Amino acid sequence: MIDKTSGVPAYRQVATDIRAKIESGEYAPGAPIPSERTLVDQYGVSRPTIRDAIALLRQEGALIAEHGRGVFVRPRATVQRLSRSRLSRDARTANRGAFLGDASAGGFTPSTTVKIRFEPADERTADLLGLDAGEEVTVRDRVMRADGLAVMLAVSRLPRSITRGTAIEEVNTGPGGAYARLEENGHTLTHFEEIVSARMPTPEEASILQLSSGVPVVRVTRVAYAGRAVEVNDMTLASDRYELIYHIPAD
Amino acid sequence: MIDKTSGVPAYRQVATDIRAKIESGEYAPGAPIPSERTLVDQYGVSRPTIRDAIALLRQEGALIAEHGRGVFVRPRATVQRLSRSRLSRDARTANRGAFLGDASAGGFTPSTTVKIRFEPADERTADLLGLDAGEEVTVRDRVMRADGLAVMLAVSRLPRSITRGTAIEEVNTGPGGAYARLEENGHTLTHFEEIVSARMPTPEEASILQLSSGVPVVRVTRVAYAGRAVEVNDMTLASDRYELIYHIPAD
DNA sequence: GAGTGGTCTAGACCACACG
DNA sequence: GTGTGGTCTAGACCACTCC
Repeated sequence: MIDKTSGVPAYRQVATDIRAKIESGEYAPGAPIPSERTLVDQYGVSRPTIRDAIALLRQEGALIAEHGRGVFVRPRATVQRLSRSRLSRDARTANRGAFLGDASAGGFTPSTTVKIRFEPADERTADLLGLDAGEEVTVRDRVMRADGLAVMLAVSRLPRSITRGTAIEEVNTGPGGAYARLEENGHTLTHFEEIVSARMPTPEEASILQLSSGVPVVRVTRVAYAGRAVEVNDMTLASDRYELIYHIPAD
Repeated sequence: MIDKTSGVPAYRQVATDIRAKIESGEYAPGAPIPSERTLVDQYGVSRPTIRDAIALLRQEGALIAEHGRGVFVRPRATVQRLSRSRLSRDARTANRGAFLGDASAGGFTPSTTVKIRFEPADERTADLLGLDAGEEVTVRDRVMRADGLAVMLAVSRLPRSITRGTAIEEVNTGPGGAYARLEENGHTLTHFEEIVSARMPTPEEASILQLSSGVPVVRVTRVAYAGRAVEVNDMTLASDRYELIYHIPAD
C-alpha cells in the first residue's frame, strides 16, 4: 500500500489514502476508521507512523480521536448563521441584546456568565476608543452559553467616563442591554465596525469552548460608534459552529 | 524541569514552558528557540517528546519550523485590512474590481490567474442562485497574487443565461470587472451578502497560499443580488495576512 | 478483560542549510 | 562538515471505554 521509493513520506501517503477514503464516503462522517493497530497491519508501517498520519488529519479537522473509543470521521457540525444586521436599532429594542436575539432565532436556551472589572486602557483599546493610554475602562467579560455549552467569549471595553452610574457597570444591564443604556444616556449609536479574522485557539479558549483539534476560532472585534467610539467588543467563536452573515448595500 | 509525578504529560509541560517563554519575550518573535537536541538535554526527555511539544505549539501557530535551519517564534505578520464597503458602486466604477481596489489601497502589485469553465450547477450553487440543479453556470476560478505571492483564491459562479455573450465569459472582463458588465446588461446590483467562516486549509490550499501550519483560512461566500441572485463567489484567504472590516449602520 | 488511543523511550538514517 | 529539523522503527506502559 505504501510506496517507499516515491520520496513521499510514508505518513503522508497514509494520510492521503485515508483522506481519499473519507472523501469517497468509504469512511462516513461520524463513523470510526480502523484502529491504529489495524492500520499498522494494513499499511505495513509502524504505529508512530500511523499516528503521524492521523495527527495530520486531525490537524486538518478531518478526524477526531476519542481516547479508549476510536478515531472518527468528523461529523458535519450544525452551523448557526449569525446575522450581523441584527445590530440594527429595531432588532435591539425588540430583545435584550444581540446574543439573546440569536438565541430566539436559533431555538436554544441561552445563559451568560458576566464578570465586571475596571482597568486602565491598554494601547490598542485606547487607540480604538480614542482615549489616552491608561484612562480607565469598564470591562465586561462574558461567556455565552447555548443549552449549557459555551459558544462565545466576549470582552467589551467602554470608557468608564460614559458608564459611571449606569447599569453597564452592573452584571445585569437591563432590557435592551448595554447599547440601550448608552442611548438612554445620550450616546445615540450611529454605526458599528466589525473586524473579522481567524486563528487557532489558545489552550484556554480550546478548553472553554470545548474545541476539538483542527478547529480555528473566528475573532470579531466590534467597535460601536455614537459620534465617537463608545465600545470595543472582542468576540471569540468556534468556527465549526458559527458563521457570520453580513449585508452590504450596492451603493 | 519536568515533574513526572504531576500527571500532566511531559510534552505538555515542555510546551507550556516554551509558550510562557514566548509570552514573556524570552523567546522573541522571529528568533529561534534552542535546537531540539538542546531541549532534550534541558528538559531531560527524549527527542520525540520534545518534538511532540513543538508540534503542539506549531499547531497553535506559535512556532514555525524550518528544515535545516531551526524552529522560530512566529513573527507577527503584517495584516491587510480589506474593507468590504469597497463593494459600493462608487468604488467599483473608480477601479477595475475589488481586488485591484485593495491593491491600490495596500500598495502592492496585483496579478491574477483566471481559468474559465462551464459546468452544471451543484445543489448548493443552484440553491444560492435560485436555479434548478444542473442548469449551466459560468465559473471564474481565480488565484489573486500580491507581489507574486498568492493571497486569495476566488471561485465565482454565475448563471450562464446572464453571462452568455458578455466579457464575463472572457479571461479579461474589462474595466470595472464582472460587476460592471452585469450592470451594463441590465442587472443593476442591489446588495451583497457575505457569509464568513473559517477552517483549516486543505493540503492544496496550504500549498497554493504557502500557509505554514497552524494558520487557518477565512472563507467568504459572497452572493451578489440584482433583484435576483446573480453571482456566488467563494473566496479563501490566509488568516494571518488578511482581516475583513464591515461597516454596519445603527438603524 | 480486551481493545482503544495517549505517552514515552533510545536509538537510526535522511534531507536541508550554512559556513 | 556540522548542525538543524524530518522520518521511521520496535517496542513499552498507561488511561480510558465498553462488555
